[in-house]
This record gives sequence, C-alpha cells and structure tokens, in this order.
Amino acid sequence: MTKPSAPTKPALAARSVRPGREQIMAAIRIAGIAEFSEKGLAGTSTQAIAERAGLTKPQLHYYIAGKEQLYEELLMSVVADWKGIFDAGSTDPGKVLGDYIRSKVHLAFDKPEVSRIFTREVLDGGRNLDRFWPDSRKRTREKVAAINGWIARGLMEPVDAHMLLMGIWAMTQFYADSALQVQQLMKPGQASWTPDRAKLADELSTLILRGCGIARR
Amino acid sequence: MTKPSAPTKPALAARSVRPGREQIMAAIRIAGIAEFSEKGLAGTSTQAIAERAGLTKPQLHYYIAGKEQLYEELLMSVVADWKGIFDAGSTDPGKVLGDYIRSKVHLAFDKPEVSRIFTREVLDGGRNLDRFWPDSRKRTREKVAAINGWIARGLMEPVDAHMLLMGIWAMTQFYADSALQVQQLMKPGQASWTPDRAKLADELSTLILRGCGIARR
Amino acid sequence: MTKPSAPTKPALAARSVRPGREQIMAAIRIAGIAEFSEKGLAGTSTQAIAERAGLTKPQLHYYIAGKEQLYEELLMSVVADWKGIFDAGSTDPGKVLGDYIRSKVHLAFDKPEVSRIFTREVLDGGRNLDRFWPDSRKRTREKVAAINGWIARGLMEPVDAHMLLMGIWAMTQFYADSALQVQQLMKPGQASWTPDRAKLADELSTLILRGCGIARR
Amino acid sequence: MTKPSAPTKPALAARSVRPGREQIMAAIRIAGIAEFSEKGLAGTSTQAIAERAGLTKPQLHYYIAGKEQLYEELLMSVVADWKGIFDAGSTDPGKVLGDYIRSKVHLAFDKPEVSRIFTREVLDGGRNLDRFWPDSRKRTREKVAAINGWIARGLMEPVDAHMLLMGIWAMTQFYADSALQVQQLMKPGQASWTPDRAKLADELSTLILRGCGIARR
DNA sequence: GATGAATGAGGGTTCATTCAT
DNA sequence: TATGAATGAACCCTCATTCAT
Repeated sequence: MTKPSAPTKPALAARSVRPGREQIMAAIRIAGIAEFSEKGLAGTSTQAIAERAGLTKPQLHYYIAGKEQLYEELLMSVVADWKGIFDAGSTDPGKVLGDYIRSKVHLAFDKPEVSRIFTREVLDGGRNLDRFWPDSRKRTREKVAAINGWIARGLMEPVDAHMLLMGIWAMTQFYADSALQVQQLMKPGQASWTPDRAKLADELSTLILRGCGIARR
Repeated sequence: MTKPSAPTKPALAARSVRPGREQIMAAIRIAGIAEFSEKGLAGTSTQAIAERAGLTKPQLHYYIAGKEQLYEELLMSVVADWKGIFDAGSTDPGKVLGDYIRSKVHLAFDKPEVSRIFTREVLDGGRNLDRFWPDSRKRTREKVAAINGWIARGLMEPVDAHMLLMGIWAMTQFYADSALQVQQLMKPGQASWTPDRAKLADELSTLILRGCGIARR
Repeated sequence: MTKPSAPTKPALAARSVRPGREQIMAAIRIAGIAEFSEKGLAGTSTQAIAERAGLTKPQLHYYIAGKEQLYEELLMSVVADWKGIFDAGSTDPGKVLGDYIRSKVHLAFDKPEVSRIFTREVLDGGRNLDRFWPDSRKRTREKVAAINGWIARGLMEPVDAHMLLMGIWAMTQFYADSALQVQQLMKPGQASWTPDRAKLADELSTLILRGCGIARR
Repeated sequence: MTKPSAPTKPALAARSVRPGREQIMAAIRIAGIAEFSEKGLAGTSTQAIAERAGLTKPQLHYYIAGKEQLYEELLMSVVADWKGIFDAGSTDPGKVLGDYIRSKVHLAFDKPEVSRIFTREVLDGGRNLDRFWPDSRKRTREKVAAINGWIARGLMEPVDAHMLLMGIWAMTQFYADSALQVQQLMKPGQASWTPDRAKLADELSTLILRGCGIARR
C-alpha cells in the first residue's frame, strides 16, 4: 500500500508489520504444498520452498525441522480433506454414492495439489503414510459394510464393494492428477469437450449408479 | 541409446564369460525401469541404476548418453504398450469395451512399473511426452468417434465419450499405480478380497458396460 | 556474478574476523585471473580457483554462478583496460602513436595476466568475445581514419593503417604473452639484455615512428 | 574409388589395403596438430584425436605412449620449421631481414596451426620446450651478433637487436595466432583490407627496414 | 530473529588409460 | 592387431543443513 513491496517476499509482503509465526508457517505450508505437488519430495529443494514463502533458506530452517518433516506434516494435513465425505449411515445408496462422487470431483478441482501429493506418495511407496492407513482402513471397512448392506437389501446389483470404491476413487482422482493429460488429449480444435466440473460430476455419477443398478434418484 | 551396437558373438557363445552388449543394454533398461518407476526421474541416481544393472557409474555412461536420455527412451518404449488394444473398427460396443478393459487390466498387472513411469511423467508435467501426445490424440479421436457412432445407433446410452474413456483409463491404471494403496487398504486379516486380475477385469467390465446401458454380451 | 551483494558492515569493521563479500569476490577474481591466464579456460579447475582464493569448492559456488560465467566476466573486465589509450583526436601522429605504444607496453608489464587471458581466448576462437568485437571494430575504424588522415596531410609515410595497428598490437602484446619466452631466450649469462620497460617502450616507439617516416618529436 | 568410404575412417579410408604404420602415424600427427592447435593440450581429448585420425581410442594408444608424449613430439617437430630462415652469414641487412620477415609471414599463412601450438605452449609456461631453448638461444645469439655487426659497420641504425628480433617475431606470428581477431576486426563492409600475404610481407618489410634506417634494397 | 557464510556429501559426467579377447 | 569393455580419478555443480554473527 505505502511502498512497492520487495520482490523477495511475495507471500508476505502485503503487511508491513512483522508477520507472526502463524502467518509465516501458513506461507511455508502453501509453498510446500505447491512445490511438493509439482516436483515431488526428491525433486523439491528447500531453496524453492523458501523462495516461494518469501524466506531465506536458513530462515526456513528456523521454522521447520527439515524437508522430510515438513513433507510428512503436509501429507497428513492434506489427507484429512477426504475424511467424512462418505455418509455411511444413510439408507439411500443413490444419494450416498452420488454425493460421494460429487464431493470427490469438487475436491479434485478445488485442491488438485493435495491430490497430487497423495498420488505421488503412493507411487513412492507410501512409507510416510503409516499413520494414515489404519484410519483409512477403518473407514473403508465402514463403506464396504454399507455397500454390502445395500446389496443384501436388494437396493443395488451385487458389485464387489472394494472394486467399486477404488474405481470411484481412481476416476475422481484422475482429474486432479492428470490435469495435463486431460488438456493434452483435448488440445487442438477440440473445443467441444471441456472438463466442466458440474457436468462431469453428473456424468460420472450417472455412469456409476447405472452400473450399480441403482435407479436414478 | 545413441551408440551403435555390434553383436560380434554368435548366439551360441551368448552365455560366455563377458555378457554381450545387448545383454548389458537389457540389464540397464530393466534397472532403469525399476528405478524410475520407484523413485521417479529426479529421485533416481545413475549410481542406483548402475548398481542394479551390475555396472559402475562410468561404465553405465559407456552405454547410455545420460540419465535423461535413458529416461526418455524408456518412457517412449513404455508408452508403445498401449497402442492397438482398442478395436475402433468393430460394431459391438460390448465386445470392444470389454476387451479394452480386460487388456488394460492385464497390462496393469503384467507391467505395473511401466504404468507408474507414465503416471509419474504426467504428474511431472509431461514435458518428455511431446512426441507422444499427437499420436495419442489421434487414437483418442478414433475411439470417441466409435463410441459416438454406437450411441447414435442406439447401441448404448448417451454417455460422454471422453469421460468414459478417461474413466476406464483411470480405473484400470489404478491397480498398477496404487498397488501399495490397494494392499494397505486390504491388509490385516482381510483375506477376503485379493486383487485377482481375472475377477477384477470381469467386475470392472460388468460395472462399466451396465453403466453404459450395454446389454450383457 | 549474479547474486546481489549487500555489505552489511561499515568500512570501520572491514578488517574484522570474517572477510566481507567484497573482499571474497576480489580474492576470487584475482585467483580466477591468475588461473585462467596460466592454464586457460579448459585447463583451469574450480578446485584450483577455490584453493587460490582460500575457499572450498562449494563455497566458491556460493559466490559465482559457474566457471564459464566467472571466465566471461573476467574476460570482459580485462578487455576494458584497452579502451581509450589511443587519442584519435590529436593532429600529432608522433605523439599519438608514441603514447599509444608506451601505454600498451606499460599495460603489458603491469597486467600481463590480463593480456594472456585475451590472447588465449582469441586462440580458442573468441567465442566469448561476441560483445567485445563491435566496440573494438568501431575504435579500430577511428584509429584507421586518423592514421589515413595523417598520411593524406603528408605527416607520415603511406603505410597500411590496419597493418600498422596490428603490428603495434602484436609487438606490445608480445612482452606480456611471452614473458617466459623472453626470459628463456635471454637466460644464462646474458645479463646484457633485460626487458626494461621504459627503455623497451622507447626503442619500440623509435622503431615504429621511424618506420612510419615520422620525425622524432 | 570403388565403394563409398566408411565415415568413421576419414583420414585413412582412401586406400582399402591395410595402411602401414607410417601412414597411421602420419594421420595421428595431422590429427594431433589440428586438435592441439584448436583446443590446446588440456582441451584436447584423445577421443577427438582418434576420431580425426580414423582410429578408435585404444588403437590410438597402441601407436602413441600417451597424450602428453604425442604433444611433446609434435611440438618438437613443429618448432623445427623455424630453423634456418635467418641467413646470419650475409652482409646485406636489407636482404637478410627482408627475407626473414617474408619467410615468417609465409610460414604463418601456410601452417598457422604450427604457430598456434607454439604460442599456446609458451602461454602455458613452456615446460615442454626444455629441449628447444638451448638451440633457440644459440641461434638468437647468432642473429644478435649479425645485427650488431651491421650496426657497427653503419649499415643500419643502432636499434636493440633483441627487441628488433622479438618485434619481428611478434608481428609475423600475429597473423597465424590471431586469424580470428583479424577477421573480426575487418568484418562488416570493410572489404578494403584483406590480409593478402604478399602485400602484407612487403608492407611489414618496408616498415621494419625503414625503422632500422636501412635503405630500400 | 534473521542473515551471510560454511560444510560435507553426493550427483551426473568425462577422460586417459588399460584389460581381455 | 584391433576392439568392446572396464577402471579410477577427477571435474563441475547442487543441496540440505548448520554456524556465527
């Protein structure tokens, strides 16, 4: 506002008062997520994170314990976004699965970096996800139980619940992880198809629900 | 690999004291695919490739021009596996799509590293895929045309062809890319569900075909 | 050097425990000039420069962007020394040429490394001198015009101006580039001839001026 | 003549019969002189020499003891070209010096690589010229004596003989060493001055002889 | 708190030379 | 003889991290 901000502190320059620890940490997290999702753990340098957060390298190390620690922390925070978007308690499979697909599509479009970090981590072997799996397994079991319940009550065709969940996961994740692939495949003179998130969510939802033999809700 | 090969020894002496150039090159390719699929381009060291191929680091450079060149070559060879498994000429959507899904599932189980390298490359921005996209786009257009043709003839429900193809891609790819995720989710005392490839291919096929409103063939 | 300097300490504390950035940069430049002039660009290792400057190799890279960049910078700085020692505006050829010869001889004796770096670069093809030639050509044209003017006014014999300038260049440069050759040729018990710079400048000047038919000024 | 020659053996491909040792050595010498004069000792790789000579690297090492040894040998052979072009026995300074200048100019134009190797070696410290200096000094002493004799007899002005010899050396050498510099300085729209060797030799000769006060012969 | 500087390890690559065939 | 392969040293450079001010 008063003076042109120094170009070295992009993420923090707006406020001329000394930014508090929390604000710096937030800037670091944003920078870390951006870098890790673009380049991966090995490909990201602390230098790049520091610059993106408007800090020097030693300054960065004042706030974080190390590259790997920051990565782990971000990974855990990232993964929390997927909690609770599957309403295992409902009795309407069409609504539950439809909402689940829609939520995942919107998450993929809203926070693609988050999804990409997770996919990278899984590709890397998932060694930093030890704390994630137990909880994830538990929630998966609940979902599987719900689906099998619906099948038992004749509300849907007898599909394999694990396969169904993973299929939904893979399809919805795809639009975050492969943004580039999607663009490249559509590129020249193919203006007919743009990944409109609302339409996409509907299409996907329809495909899956019909595939499960669930009547359009 | 730039440097020309000249197999001086006949096949009879193949198992002689010194492994021939072809065998060493093969070992390097295998090592490269393994390393790149596990760690990615940035995370892989020539040291690691060399060790895995049973060579020293400078020895490796006797056979390859550089890390990036090896990577590009492997990436291109890897990508060739996906050509021609979609029979766009047929008039039976159930057979074509079913075979396509089955082929992709088998590829994912047979050569998971191959798929992982590709997924990593796409996450990294796909800068090394310049030569791949044009051909890929062409084949995608053919598939889309075939699907739209089937829809026009009332052979299947009016689903978005691009979405359908990407969905199939994502689902089938998933079992290669996320082998670990799958295992972790199933882990303890969950012997009930193992990713049996034949069963999986059938389940997926059924789900998708029913989702497209294609009568069981 | 790309990275910006920020001398935080006042001149008072200049001689403190840690040498300032400017002093380190100066040490690097001196070391670089010495090494490059002795061994050439290809023959010089960053190791050698670092040691000569009292640094470790990675430390050196903290201050410079790379060997070639350092070389280019030094080359350009070196070349600046030759500007403006030819007074093309004067009407007294004897004075102008005499002063020019004297200045070049003194430069050759004062900064022989500078001259050697330049000569090496020319031998190497001069690919790093792209920015130097245009200015150099312009100044050469001015000198040629001045000489031809003197000839037209009958102030000197009709010598080829380009040849004269190059001859002067070559003769004066020689004592920097071939310091060793000179010493070797004079070596044992030949105390009779030492390259006394003042005497040499006079002798050269006399030879050339007489060769041009310019009366002793 | 019969079949197109294999591109890997440029220097030897013409004769299909196995080339003799002498021919291979000649090819190596030519290749070595070319490479060393372009890149210097440090900048030249045995690979480059081998390729230029139409050999493989190990083949090259079968014929030579090492890079440095080849270099030394070439340096000595190269230096021999300068012997005997100064006729110290004559009594006509104009003819002797004029012929000397002319010979050196022609050598510089005929075999510029030779001159460049020597200049590089002197810049490098001349450590490989140990065997050259004694003889060179002897010949220099003879030339100095001749010149001083002419001066004593009033045949020329009393110039410093060493300076004169070095000046001639430097001027004539210049056109070999700095071919590039010469071209660059003349470059655009300066067609007026081309380094015609005959004219140049005359101009230089005239300049120096007049500078020595020797009447035009 | 923040900054310039330092450090030690490692990464990719090239090279002169030699070995085994 | 000639060739593919091997070797060990070195070289340029980057990085994560820490120190001293």
